[in-house]
Amino acid sequence: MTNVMTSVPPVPERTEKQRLSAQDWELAALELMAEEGVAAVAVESLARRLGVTKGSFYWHFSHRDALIEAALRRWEDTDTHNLLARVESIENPGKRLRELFRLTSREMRSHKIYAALLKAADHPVVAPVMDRVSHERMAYLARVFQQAGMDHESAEHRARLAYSAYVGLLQLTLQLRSSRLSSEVFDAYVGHMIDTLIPAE
Amino acid sequence: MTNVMTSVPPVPERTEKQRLSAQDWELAALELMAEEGVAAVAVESLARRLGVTKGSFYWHFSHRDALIEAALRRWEDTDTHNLLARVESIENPGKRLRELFRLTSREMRSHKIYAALLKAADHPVVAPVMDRVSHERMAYLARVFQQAGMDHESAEHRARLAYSAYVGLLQLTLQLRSSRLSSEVFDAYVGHMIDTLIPAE
DNA sequence: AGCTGTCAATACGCTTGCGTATGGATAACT
DNA sequence: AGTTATCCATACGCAAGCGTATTGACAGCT
Repeated sequence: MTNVMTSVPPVPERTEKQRLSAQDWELAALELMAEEGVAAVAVESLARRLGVTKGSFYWHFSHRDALIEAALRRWEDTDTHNLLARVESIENPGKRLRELFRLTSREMRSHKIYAALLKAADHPVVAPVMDRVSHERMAYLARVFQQAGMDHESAEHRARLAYSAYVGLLQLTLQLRSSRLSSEVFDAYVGHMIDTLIPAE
Repeated sequence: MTNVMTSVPPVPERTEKQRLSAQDWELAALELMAEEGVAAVAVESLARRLGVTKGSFYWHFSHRDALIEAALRRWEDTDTHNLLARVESIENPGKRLRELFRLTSREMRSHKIYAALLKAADHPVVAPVMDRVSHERMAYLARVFQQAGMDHESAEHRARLAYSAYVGLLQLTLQLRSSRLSSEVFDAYVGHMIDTLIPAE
């Protein structure tokens, strides 16, 4: 068969204004969530943001929660795994933890979404996602702490403590406007945290 | 003067149904906030809860935010000082911190309100209260850490770390339903936290 | 007994947000 | 070129929530 159909993709011209896909809505929802929280993800305001009306939305999704759910699925799939993949190669558990902490203290984008979800953890669609993500992350931390030489129970507790410190710092810096630190102080704090929570080699 | 007026207070009979004062509204608002968050403090639903209509509310308060503000003022006045007063007598800084952590890990009531306020930290009335309270508490912690022998900078960092751990644990246990611990594990965790964050005597 | 101040009920208007119904427009296929 | 599938606009109904206006009920004082 001379398969002409699959030769050149249509190239939809992307002239700034095109019809939307479900994915466009999901990405826009995540963006809005990061900036203004889950509550701000309203179909009519989102539609305005995208230059359409809600007639469009209800073609792609049956109701608001379906959008939230799809957006969160997307976030959950890409987010955690991305981060962990970047430290997987480090053999020494202590070094891996240190690097993980340092990396985490940077890229704010993902954390804004996490913080927004935390605020909306009573939402029935959000709750299970947060449960899964938080537990996975703490379990991972616990494993590495154990690899770094701690006994099982201590590693579990230390993982919880470290993760609490992460969540707490997130709240303090993102929620409380006045608690924002200069980058020097912030780096020094991260250093202190690492020294306090990660066993010396 | 034979001061009859101040002799016996009227004793308003409190037969379950009485007219309401502003204070009644404030206490009810705090209660609702603790249970269902700041967003749930709506005048009409609160009124239903109190067995009146909003005609009553708008006599006592000019608008919703005035109630929030009054309720928070009440909370701020009583809350922090209550806790600190109970450990003030302990001379040894390390012991004082340990006792403070242990006490804090109990009385959930006040923490539910703190968590609810954290979720609503973008609210213009809530934000300054949270800023004040959080800073006061961290400053207090920093002072005590310094008294316990740490240098100024380390004490600041450690205070932030400890407070982050507090806030984070609050989120994990109150927001994430599945992260709730049995009381034995919880106590063990608090012990681990104390050992990790408070310098040995 | 009557007046006045205090607290509350009712009715209304306004806004935001969800979801439905229906018709119009455009791209894609045949 | 015509048909079909896709995507979107418009108009509507409904509920929750804020705030206003008006009237009513009752207590305390004179």
